[in-house]
Amino acid sequence: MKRKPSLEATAAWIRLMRVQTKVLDAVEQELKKAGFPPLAWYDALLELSRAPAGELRPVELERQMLLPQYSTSRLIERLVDEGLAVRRECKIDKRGQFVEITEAGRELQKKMWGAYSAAIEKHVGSKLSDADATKLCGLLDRLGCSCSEAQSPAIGEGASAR
Amino acid sequence: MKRKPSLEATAAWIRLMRVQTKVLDAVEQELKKAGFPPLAWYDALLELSRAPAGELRPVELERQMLLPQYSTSRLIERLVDEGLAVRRECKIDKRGQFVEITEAGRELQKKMWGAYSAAIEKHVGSKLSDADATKLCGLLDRLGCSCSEAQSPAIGEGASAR
DNA sequence: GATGACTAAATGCATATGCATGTAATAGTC
DNA sequence: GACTATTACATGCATATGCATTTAGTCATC
Repeated sequence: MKRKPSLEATAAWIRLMRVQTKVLDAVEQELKKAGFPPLAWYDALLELSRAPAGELRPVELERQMLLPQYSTSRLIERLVDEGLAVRRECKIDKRGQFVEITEAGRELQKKMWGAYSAAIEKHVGSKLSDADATKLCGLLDRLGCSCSEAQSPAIGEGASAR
Repeated sequence: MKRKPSLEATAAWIRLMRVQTKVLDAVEQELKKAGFPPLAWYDALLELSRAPAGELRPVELERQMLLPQYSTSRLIERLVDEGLAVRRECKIDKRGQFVEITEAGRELQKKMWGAYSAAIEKHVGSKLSDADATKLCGLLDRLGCSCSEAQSPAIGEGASAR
């Protein structure tokens, strides 16, 4: 009788948890040391900056970032408090609003990308050939039902979720 | 001029973050729905149950679990509050202590493994052949500088970190 | 155009986390 | 054996998170 989660599957699970934690912590630490806010802010700013008029409904941001509703609400609150985004009235739907990235927000996003990309290179890029990175993507996608969304950042910026 | 973190590396980074979050959330949710405490409790109980006399110094547990010191301290506090572990005096080093798993702790760990292993199978095992799981392990280990520690759980129980 | 079901966003409250520091014991040094 | 540095663990306090609920607006149906 076969073991149910095979030893191989269990080992993969453990690695996935441990390695992600380790790499994420390392990257977050580098951003923090460089005096930047958490990665989640970057992700939100990136999503906003990519959006049509630099603005998005909170509910859309929520879906993009895979965050709970209240979490998105508070993230936006912080961005607005820091002048990185502004709330705009939503005429189509009075329940809602638009959140628009400010110039300061765009600048911060670009500056963060410098530190962020260096961290990705250090902790991922430098440890894997492009071919292996692609293999890893393929295997991970099988687990995640694809985090697809037609990824093709023109100038190249990453996202992260969480 | 080559892009620094290659698109492949960036894509791998994104997948790693997203897929891990998704899978971990799914597994944690299943444990919670089954009325069990968080995964971190399982990990701690497993480490304790595997240790020589079912006991470990907090500082050892901390290293095993890759958790910050204060986090370990509070985790132990909760386990003790729930009667899953007890604190024992450490005669060798009066600053320290030993934490020993109780019978209730061992039972909970075993019961949790039922739900936990099913979740691993559902979210990882069933989506990957053993060969692919092994490939994934190999690639992840390259990023994590191996989460080695001679993993070979006799009866098969997973760990997780975080 | 009133009613009930549903969606968008915010928030009160309990718990968890991170950081810095505190306390106590050990180890090394002169 | 006093003095300093270091290690083990706990904890006060500020901030963050999760959950459930609230408020307000939309939509479908009658």
